[in-house]
Amino acid sequence: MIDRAGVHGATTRLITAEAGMPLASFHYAFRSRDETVRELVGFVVADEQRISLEALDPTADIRSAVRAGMQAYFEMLRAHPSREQALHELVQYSLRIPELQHRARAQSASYFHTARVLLERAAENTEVEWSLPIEQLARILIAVTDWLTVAWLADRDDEAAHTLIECAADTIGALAMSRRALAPRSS
Amino acid sequence: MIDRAGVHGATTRLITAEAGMPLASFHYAFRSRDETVRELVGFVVADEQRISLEALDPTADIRSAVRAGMQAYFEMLRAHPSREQALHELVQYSLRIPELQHRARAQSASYFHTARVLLERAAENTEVEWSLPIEQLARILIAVTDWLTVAWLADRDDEAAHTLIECAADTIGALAMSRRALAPRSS
DNA sequence: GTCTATAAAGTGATAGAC
DNA sequence: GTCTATCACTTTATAGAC
Repeated sequence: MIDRAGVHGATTRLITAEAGMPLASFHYAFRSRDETVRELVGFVVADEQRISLEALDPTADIRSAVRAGMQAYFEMLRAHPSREQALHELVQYSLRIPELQHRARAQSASYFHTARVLLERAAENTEVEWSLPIEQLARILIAVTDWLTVAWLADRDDEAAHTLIECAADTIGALAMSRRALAPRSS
Repeated sequence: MIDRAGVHGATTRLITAEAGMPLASFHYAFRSRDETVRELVGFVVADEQRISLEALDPTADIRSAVRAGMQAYFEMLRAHPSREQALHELVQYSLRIPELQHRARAQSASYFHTARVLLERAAENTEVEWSLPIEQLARILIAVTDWLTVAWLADRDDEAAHTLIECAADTIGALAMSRRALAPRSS
């Protein structure tokens, strides 16, 4: 709904019309439009976190793991572009509403957590260590993924998106060092 | 104006009231609100490009150049946070209006051009070559800068922002190779 | 519980006096 | 040219019949 009409285009009339309900049903089911949008922000942000974590693929080397994680995300983006666009709008909407600003922060923190977990698991499974603090790499990964979204929503250029994914995988992969060289496994 | 009230909060009444004008003056000066917002998108995006290019500091090594460029941008962001927030809103607004989508693409292209020029000039002045295509590095730089904006607007965490800048400078600096080692200057 | 009808408030835009 | 007053429309929300 919001994904098609946008946050400001999702009027009570449009919502109820689309649901085949009379207008008054909205205010029977919900207290007010504003409050409903506020609650929706929290719900969508929480759901986004769940989806991101399920996309983890910690089976291959670092470069492949990063690429696989980003490609899984990108496939989701291509499948539901308006959903991601709506999420960005909701986050931006939150920044304008003081009592919702913590939602926007939670969204950032959620991305950070996801990126960190992906990098940690990938490093565990492939016996490497990072040459920079993992928090820094997680921030880069988040940044690239977010920009991937923004840029692709603007130009819908699949090739540029894949190039960006390869580039991010290269860059992050280049910062992983084999752990064996540093501290061989006991046994 | 839009920076304080947002794209949808900038009503003709608010605009004219803030300017101390009667409501009708708006429609004497401008054809319509919609058209004015459309023109504003183009103006702000163009201005953003100008500011970004002026922030270039191609005097030091790659790492310092990237850091200086990003820090200059970050100072601008701290000085005019609502301006950047408004720009993001305008771009997002453009994505919803079919005849404005080229503005959003132009915005992406503008960032790309700026990042590319910064990296090219930095490489020229410091006698290095890139171990990855410069276009890829430019995309990473854009992504990190955009995320710097989004994240800082959400949490206003200066320290995290500086950490991200250092990280980006490290990462990109690590991908620059001295040109002397490859092809010593003639003479 | 469900819907029609309407209120109350806000919007962009204009007519028309000065 | 400038401004007051108002139109035409849209929005959220509710009163009140069924």
